Amino acid sequence: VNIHDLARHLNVSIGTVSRALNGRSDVNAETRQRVLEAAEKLGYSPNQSGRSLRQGATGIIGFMITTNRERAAKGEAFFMSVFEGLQPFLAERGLDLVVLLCSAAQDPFAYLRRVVERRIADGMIIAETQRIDPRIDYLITRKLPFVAFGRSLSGGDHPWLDLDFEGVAEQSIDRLTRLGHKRIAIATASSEINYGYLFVEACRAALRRRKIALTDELVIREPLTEAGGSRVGERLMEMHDRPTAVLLVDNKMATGLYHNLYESNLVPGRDIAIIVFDDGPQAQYLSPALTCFRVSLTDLGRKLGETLIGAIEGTASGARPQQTIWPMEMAIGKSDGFRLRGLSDRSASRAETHRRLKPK
Amino acid sequence: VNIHDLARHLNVSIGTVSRALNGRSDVNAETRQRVLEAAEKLGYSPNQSGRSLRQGATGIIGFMITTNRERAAKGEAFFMSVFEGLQPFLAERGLDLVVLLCSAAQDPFAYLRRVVERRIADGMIIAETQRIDPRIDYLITRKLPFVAFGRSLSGGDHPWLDLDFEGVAEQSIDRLTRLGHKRIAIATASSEINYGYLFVEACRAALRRRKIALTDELVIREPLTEAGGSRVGERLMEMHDRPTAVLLVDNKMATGLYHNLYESNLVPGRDIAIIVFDDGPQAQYLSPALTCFRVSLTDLGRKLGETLIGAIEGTASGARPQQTIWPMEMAIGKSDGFRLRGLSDRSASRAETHRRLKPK
DNA sequence: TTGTAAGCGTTATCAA
DNA sequence: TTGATAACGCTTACAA
Repeated sequence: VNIHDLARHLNVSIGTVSRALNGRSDVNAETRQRVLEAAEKLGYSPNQSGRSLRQGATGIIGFMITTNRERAAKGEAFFMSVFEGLQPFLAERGLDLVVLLCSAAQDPFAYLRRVVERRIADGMIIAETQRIDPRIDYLITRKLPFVAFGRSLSGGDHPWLDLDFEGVAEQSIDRLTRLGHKRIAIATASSEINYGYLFVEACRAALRRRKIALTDELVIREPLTEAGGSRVGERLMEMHDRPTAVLLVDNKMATGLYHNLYESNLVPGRDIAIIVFDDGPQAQYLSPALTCFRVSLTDLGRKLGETLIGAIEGTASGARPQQTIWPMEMAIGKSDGFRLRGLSDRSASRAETHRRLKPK
Repeated sequence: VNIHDLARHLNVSIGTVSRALNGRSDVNAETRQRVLEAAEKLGYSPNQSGRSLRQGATGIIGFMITTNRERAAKGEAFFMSVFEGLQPFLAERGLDLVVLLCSAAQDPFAYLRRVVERRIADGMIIAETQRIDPRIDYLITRKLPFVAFGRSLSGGDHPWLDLDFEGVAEQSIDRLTRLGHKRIAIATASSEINYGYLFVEACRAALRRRKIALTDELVIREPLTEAGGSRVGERLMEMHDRPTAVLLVDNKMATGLYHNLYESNLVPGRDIAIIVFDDGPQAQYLSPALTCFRVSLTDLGRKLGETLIGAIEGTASGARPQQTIWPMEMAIGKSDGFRLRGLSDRSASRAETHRRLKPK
């Protein structure tokens, strides 16, 4: 049932039907009522393709993420929370959110290009930005409004939103150095995902401010997965002068690291301090609970929406694109809260904690 | 740049351009070459709205999931893995996969109806099927090809794919009863999601075959989250005759349950046997490792695609819809492998663990 | 092998 | 306040 059927059924023209349904003012109140009722009764609903063709816009916002576990920054739980904030925000503005998944086997750039060329979406949000990300330059030249979730060396004056790596690094390093730690390892992504670099650099800067050098040996690159975290544990064990603290860029790593430490009869939060960049559903259920950084992902999703709307409207008005650093709040757990003193104290506390745990 | 621009640039008609680009045979090889090159040079790519309008099909497959954490079927990367198998399969057939997210605040039925009425997708996959799911009846009456991921009481002769709850229940109960367990609790979803019911009923049947009754007390309904798992632990502690084993329908619950048990000085796999229905990224990193059921989610995703293609083609040919039970394979960990012996042994061990109950 | 033109379902312009 | 009609960009039947 299309608009012609409905118009014929009502003995009015398709123009009137269209106007009535789109809430235009120049239509008789009674006529509108009749149209609305008939549309409901016949189950009429405008065809999106016809509408998009005529209006030159689809009303769709695409959110591109990759399903690649190895490289993927976040699991679906993370994005679900972001969408939970983003989707209602867009819906209020008559925009539909669709998630566009690029599988591991595909080239993300080719995937995006296809989406853009077919004009499937009026705006895009891209996640998992790479250090050099051709998608950004492409979107700029194509003049398609977009927001990059994550900074990048590509582009420049485009809209983006990113987490506060500098703030997190500063707070983490501050806390650890106050507790006496000097030898601090950083576990980051093995892929080219940009925030892996950002976080390491932010930590390096925070350490330098305290006259501590971050040597290459202390930067551990592994996949952001449980398995990667386990490898981090192995690599810590291999070091001749084992770090007393480690910062993880992803919470999933913590699960693997904890496992590996317990296997080696080390207790997180006693024998080695652990702070994690991001929160995760299991963070508070690990023993000891993780010290990590919290963020309201639904608020963040909403902000992504606001930034995109700004980009869409700004394309006309020429306003400056929004570039936002999203703050994160430290949630103190038990994975890092011990003070390094002398070696004697440390081995004593180690002996004590060995009583419990690890049935295996 | 549209097809007219390209045709004018080449001094051919738009019909010829269209034919050349769509690989029709009735076009001169040399002309085709020129068209292809010019399209590349001018960056022409057909507009999807125009194409969809003309062809009456969008080439889009929608996968509807809800962002509701409470009900959300799976953890971290469950759907991502499914998409990883599904997306390339559809891409081979020229179909694009888009994920349609229904937020917790929206009515899933209204959301789906909007998508269907606007003819955004040529086919749908719906997840998180409810016991009574109006979406299924709606899709049937609308004659839109679809696959339900999860059985339902609604519909009937429609295509679906579901996990093998009966097989998992049978294997789990078989294993636990062989180890001497008789008092076995089942922790399932607190929501109306269908598989919560299916799993409980399958367990009930498996127990009945062994002359064991599943009383209401032993069926624990909690959210399928870490927090829900923790609540399961609390409720187990409250029981006067505590079960010696528990089956969890979701792996995220295990994290919370482990946490809670350790808080109560109980050790999973020693004081209480735990088997989990599904696998999760952290399953093998919990201590002790979870006994759970594995499944290739990418293969499952591919099968969803095959079922949908069957539905799309079958609409014409009238073939019977595919209904598949997807087998799962037990991965034996250390969370369940202890043998209950005599009552004396059992009460001895119980007395030992009863020393400290429920701190909090 | 190519060009012409109809029509997919809308919305928007303009005249009535 | 309404109706007629012209696009929007594409594919395809039919004519050349």
